[in-house]
Amino acid sequence: MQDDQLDGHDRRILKVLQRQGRITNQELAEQIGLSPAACWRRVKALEASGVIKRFAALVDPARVGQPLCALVMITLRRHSLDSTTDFEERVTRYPEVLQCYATTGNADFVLRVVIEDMAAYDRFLNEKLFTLPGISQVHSNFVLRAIKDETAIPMP
Amino acid sequence: MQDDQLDGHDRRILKVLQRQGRITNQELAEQIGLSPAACWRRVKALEASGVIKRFAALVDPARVGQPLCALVMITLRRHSLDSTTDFEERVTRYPEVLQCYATTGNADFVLRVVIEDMAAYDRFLNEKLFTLPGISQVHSNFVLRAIKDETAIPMP
DNA sequence: ACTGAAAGTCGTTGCAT
DNA sequence: ATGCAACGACTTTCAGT
Repeated sequence: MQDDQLDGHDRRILKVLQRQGRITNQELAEQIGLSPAACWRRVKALEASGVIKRFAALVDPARVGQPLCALVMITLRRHSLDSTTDFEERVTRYPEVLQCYATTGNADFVLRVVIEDMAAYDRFLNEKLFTLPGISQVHSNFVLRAIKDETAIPMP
Repeated sequence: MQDDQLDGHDRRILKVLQRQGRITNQELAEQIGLSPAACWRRVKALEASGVIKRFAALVDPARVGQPLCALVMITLRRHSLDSTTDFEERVTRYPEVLQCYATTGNADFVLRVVIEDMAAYDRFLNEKLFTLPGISQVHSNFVLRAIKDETAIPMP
């Protein structure tokens, strides 16, 4: 749904805001070469149209007691619409599941789970993931190290 | 490196700021039941200590012309320290690679790539990924749909 | 759609507790 | 580590181009 055209000003605004979400409107306006009022209206329009989904503080997981991260490949038993939507609804509610993608390839879904330690991951599997309907295979790959962890979409 | 203790106030601040990164300090202070000055000092301390890595605008990839997403599983040929660090340094510089993790399991690295279309992905593989030293296997799994895409770390 | 200025709100600091 | 108070800076709106 790429209805609205973004011009160079919008793209530069997004480029800056993706890295400095709390920059003042004045400073942003200066950097992109627009008056504060014009810049402010563009930012509001980008928010209202959903190009900017929201603003967020990015937190270091290890520093808040969640140093363990796993990529979980999941295959469903039969691909009925019911079990799939049920799976998706429940997975969405688990706060330790930060990302969940339906993918091509061997797995039906790939999850990124951020959690306290192995004991907590064991509980996550037994009490949450394994209770989901229609699960066939679960492969847990643990993250040894994050080489890169970025949220900024590249701007053309 | 979890040196500093976070109390309930800090955790509540982080909980709110992860969802509303641009909330005013006054409103935040109200929500967590602290004076604006005390709240402000805590936020600054969380930023300075690195618990908050940064603030960011979260942008919808499809709305800025990058609707394609792939999870790429990569195996290196020999696991010499040289080729590994070289691989990591170069992958970090590619803006279309948003995430790169070293993992346990079959793959050595898992990448999340956000890109314009298949032609651009083809170029990414040939001009960037395949030119990296020591690559043995590359498995591209395309994201059919994002069921969940969250940045907020769960707060205990 | 932009600029410039006006009015209102907020961030930020210093001081006292 | 907290609250209060004051100043300066910023956001936000509106009239005019």
